[in-house]
Amino acid sequence: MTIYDIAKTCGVSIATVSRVLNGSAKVRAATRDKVLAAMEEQKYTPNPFARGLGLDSMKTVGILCTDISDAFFAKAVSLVEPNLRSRGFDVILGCTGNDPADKKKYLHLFLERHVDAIILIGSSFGEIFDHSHMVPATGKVPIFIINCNVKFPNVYCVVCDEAGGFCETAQLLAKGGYKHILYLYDRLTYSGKQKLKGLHEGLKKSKLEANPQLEIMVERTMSDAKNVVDKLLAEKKPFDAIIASEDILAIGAQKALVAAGLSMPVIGCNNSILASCSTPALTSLDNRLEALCPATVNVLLQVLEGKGKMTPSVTTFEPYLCYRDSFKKTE
Amino acid sequence: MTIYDIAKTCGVSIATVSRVLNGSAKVRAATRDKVLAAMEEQKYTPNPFARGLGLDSMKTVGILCTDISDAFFAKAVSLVEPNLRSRGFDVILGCTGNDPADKKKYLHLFLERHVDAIILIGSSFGEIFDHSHMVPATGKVPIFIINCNVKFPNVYCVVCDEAGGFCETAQLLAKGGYKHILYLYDRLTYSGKQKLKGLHEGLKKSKLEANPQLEIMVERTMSDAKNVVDKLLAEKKPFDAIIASEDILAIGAQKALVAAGLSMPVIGCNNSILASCSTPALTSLDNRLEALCPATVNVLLQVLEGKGKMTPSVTTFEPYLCYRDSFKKTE
DNA sequence: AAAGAAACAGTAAGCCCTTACATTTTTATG
DNA sequence: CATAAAAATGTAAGGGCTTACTGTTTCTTT
Repeated sequence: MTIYDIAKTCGVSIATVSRVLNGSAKVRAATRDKVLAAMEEQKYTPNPFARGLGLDSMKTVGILCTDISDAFFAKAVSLVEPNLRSRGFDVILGCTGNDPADKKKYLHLFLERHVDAIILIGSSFGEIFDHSHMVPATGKVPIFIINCNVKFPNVYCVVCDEAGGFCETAQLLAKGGYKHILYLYDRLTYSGKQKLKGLHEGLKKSKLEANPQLEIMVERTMSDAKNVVDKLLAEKKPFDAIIASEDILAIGAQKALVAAGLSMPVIGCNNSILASCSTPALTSLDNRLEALCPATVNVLLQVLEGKGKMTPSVTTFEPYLCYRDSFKKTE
Repeated sequence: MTIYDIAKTCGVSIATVSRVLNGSAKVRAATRDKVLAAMEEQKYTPNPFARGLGLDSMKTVGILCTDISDAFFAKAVSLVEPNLRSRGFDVILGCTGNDPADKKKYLHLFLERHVDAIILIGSSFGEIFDHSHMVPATGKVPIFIINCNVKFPNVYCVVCDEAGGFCETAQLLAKGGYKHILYLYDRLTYSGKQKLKGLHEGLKKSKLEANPQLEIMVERTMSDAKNVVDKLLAEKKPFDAIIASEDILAIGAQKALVAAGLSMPVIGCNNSILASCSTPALTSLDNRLEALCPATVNVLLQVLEGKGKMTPSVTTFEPYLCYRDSFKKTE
């Protein structure tokens, strides 16, 4: 079942069939209909490999994340995949884990596969660009990063102003009378740095001092966050509110508080499904994946359309605090 | 940068280069090394499209799930993707949503793309096979289903004995003196039916009557589960324990109980990350994705290896109850 | 109705690789 | 060493599609 069969049954040449397949040139309406009908009837579908050979594109985009079982990445992928699919693109997924070498390896695999574009989810992929030798000859394939801001040729970024969000959140807490904010974070990626910067800014604006003893790096697991807070409580370290760079860390902190019979404002970040599941329901800074993801797809389509004529860009969205029980709106 | 370039710099024919590329035939060690070195040096990678054209395979497997933002599917994908990747396969992901027509469409897309195999995650894909006209000419491409049991040519199933798990769980509750078990479930897919069957069996073995009024179908959301339980409580429907077909439903139920100041055993299913996040931490029936997923990949590799010589099979694992605070182990 | 322009359709040359078959080189055997 | 057998390599024919270029219709225009 090839283009030749269709051509034969229609009494036209394969070039004509190819043209109606691609809409690449004018074909008389009557001819086109005849061809289309034949395709329909014979259930013809073009061989993607042959197509790819000719066009050097198979309408595929590669998506990379560190761990799809993490709610943040899963949500992002769930927002991107159907969107791209509806535009006729297939999505190849890669879960790299945290090793930069693996990230590089996956990137190479995607390039070898001649994907049309690559989407990186999460700011940990920013690392790849820190050392340019890590980045393969990426000239041909545009790269789109969700939630990270790097300057690199042919790289397009879509981010959320997390610094601003953390700044405001800190001020909110300060306004509520909380002066000793415990900050739990997992990694100092681009995003991580932004959050910390925002926090400091917020404290400063509220005439509070940042306390390095209350800025603690933990593993991105509930249990580690809980253990750390358990220990702080045991040590009677004084803090009266908690912010975390991730919902899962905030939830761990909550567990520690509950276990200790304590209660204080806890605010997470990412507003993942975990936030609403936890008890008390977690107030969380929403980094607008619902906006970032479609925006990324739009930029991607434009770039692919314009065949790289676009200049690298950064698109920014504003986060918002999604209030739940763990920190109620005051007004 | 093609096979011709390598051939030329090595003074051999493209056939030889191709052979070392594929290990498909004997090549003198010296020649092979020379070719390999040239490839290395010139950073040659074969064009996957041309390769696909010749071999009709691009080492790709398609994975379908209804919603990757759901913890269950996300976990499954996170267990399958790196495994397949390490075997040299790329993974194309499809999130179909619940519409059977969309599932069929995705299946067709995968087939058009000539994937080497297709993995379906979750028993809702069993529906596709209910009406054989839904299933495309699937002769060539083997299909693997995680967590669903259907009999169909060229379909291989890897499942968890959820009926058994629910049976034992019901008996456990009965033994604990709980006689009115509320069962929340989302859909009566294959898996859903197994769970219900197991529940009934467990009740019967415990000399308890199943009560249809306490078997309630809800949406697969926390809020709907909560609302339903809220209403039941308001109506004073008598029940003294809760089992849910999904962690997220169990968590919704817990929320309702907490809100009403009540406490009773709550048991979820899937043992997703949500279970440990919820407060009280949710006891959950673990359906062994950690075992199912690697097993699926193994069967897949065998089938692809044997080029379809394997007969359709069902691989079964036993679930276990992961105890947490919402229902403590009694002994 | 003739001639030139514009629209459409066909021919054939790739795209890069795999592999059956033919040829040459190497090894083994008497 | 000659020669048959085995091993290594080369030749060339696809695999199914796109597209530049050429050839053929059809439509305008006067």
